[in-house]
Amino acid sequence: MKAGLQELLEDIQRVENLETFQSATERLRDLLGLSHVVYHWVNSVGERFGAGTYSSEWVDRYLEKDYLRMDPVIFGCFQRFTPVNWKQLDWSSKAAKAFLHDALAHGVGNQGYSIPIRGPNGQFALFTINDTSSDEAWETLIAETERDLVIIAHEFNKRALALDAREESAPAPTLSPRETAAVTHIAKGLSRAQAAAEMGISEHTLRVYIEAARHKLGALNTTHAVARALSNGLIIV
Amino acid sequence: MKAGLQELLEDIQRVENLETFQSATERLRDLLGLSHVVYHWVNSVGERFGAGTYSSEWVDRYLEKDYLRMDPVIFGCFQRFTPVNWKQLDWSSKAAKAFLHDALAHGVGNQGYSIPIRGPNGQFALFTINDTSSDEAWETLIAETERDLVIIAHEFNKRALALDAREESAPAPTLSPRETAAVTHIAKGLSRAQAAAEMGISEHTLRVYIEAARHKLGALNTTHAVARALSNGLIIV
DNA sequence: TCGCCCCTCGCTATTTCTGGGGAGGGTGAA
DNA sequence: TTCACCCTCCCCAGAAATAGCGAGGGGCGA
Repeated sequence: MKAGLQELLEDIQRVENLETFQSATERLRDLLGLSHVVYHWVNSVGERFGAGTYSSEWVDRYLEKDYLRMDPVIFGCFQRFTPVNWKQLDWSSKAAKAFLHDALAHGVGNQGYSIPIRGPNGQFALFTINDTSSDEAWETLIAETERDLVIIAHEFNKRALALDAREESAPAPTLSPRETAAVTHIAKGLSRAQAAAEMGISEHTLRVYIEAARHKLGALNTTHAVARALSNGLIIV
Repeated sequence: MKAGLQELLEDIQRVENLETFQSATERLRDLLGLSHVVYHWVNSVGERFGAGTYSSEWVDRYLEKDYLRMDPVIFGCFQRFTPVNWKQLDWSSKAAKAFLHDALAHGVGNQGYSIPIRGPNGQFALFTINDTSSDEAWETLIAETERDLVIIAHEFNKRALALDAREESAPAPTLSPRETAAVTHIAKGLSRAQAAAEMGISEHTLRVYIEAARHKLGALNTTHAVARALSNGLIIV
């Protein structure tokens, strides 16, 4: 592992806000000798955050032009699990070519490598490094640092999730065993009567469980309760 | 990185089926000198697979007793992103204690470390190492191999996803934008009427979307459709 | 052009769920 | 022991979802 990296990884776990996140990306960029390092994520509530070394002009332009919807990096990474070299992506569409041209004009390097990461509840993040170099030099660099990058990306995401969790401050309700079973059966598509039969209890009793679960979860109706239970990992279908 | 590990990682990418997956876990177990190594995953269609070194008696018993629903390891990992030491988990419930007792009686070691991994479309996997040892020895081992384990887990998952993608005759249902929006609103607890109002369409139209989504997802009712859409990562509440 | 899928709207009858209200006994922790 | 929570069962009326039928216009790729 590269010198100084270990220390940076530990500092990442002490990050408290977007500004310090940003300075971590800057340190990493300098450490690896790259043009850019960017960490960008969408939390479970759908809010987007970004910390990185792109110029503010480029970030503004990206948002203004809604490039998020045509960026092949986003597109490609959302569908896969493994890290991706930008050269592997599909840049054939007209929109993609225009986007690339604009990106290069705003200081983005021609080479990139992005690592998609997924957390609970649909959390999604992208860790990207970017530079200007030849294909050969880039591939050598990637081969050398690939594994470190995966570790770094994970450290970033771990911290981002921790910060998210702290803000949400949801007390995370727990369901009783019978409530869990009842909600699970309903989530599997059984009707109340079927679920009750499955559990060997009366439909009335089953209803009490579902109602109790609904109240605990703060759900508006049964379907909502199932959705929340699933999102919170309280049940597994 | 431990000697022989590099070679094993490369071999993982040549795995072709469950049997060779299994032998990879056995090699890893021997390499690290552990009691067990298990890789278990749920693909985007909800099918479960497992490859590991647990005795077949234990695997059978696990399935028979439906331990999946009370296993604190599954529960804990489903709710988090970062690797977890089994000792950190909540073993206080009665069911958890009974499960632990049974597990120990079937050759499962007292120490465990599990890495949750999430892929596209709600894919979820768990990479676990297990051994019998003291808390101190275990923590030392984890500290030493933590990063290698993350890499290994990723290599396993990369291959599992590749194999899934190849086999998957199930065309992985996709929802149209309006269907997605409709299902999302229902998942948030809105009634049909409210969801329709939110989308600015008639309730009848909304119903058509929900029905279409239900059929695509092979769901028995609306709640089931919501559960499947969530599990497959098609919607985010 | 044809076919497929998407988007939009309508009707009816039946089944199911929802939201209140009760009651009693069991268990585990403070 | 008390208190809180869990498990079980019951009634009812109104609201909502379901299953089935129908219609038409638009877009996109073969």
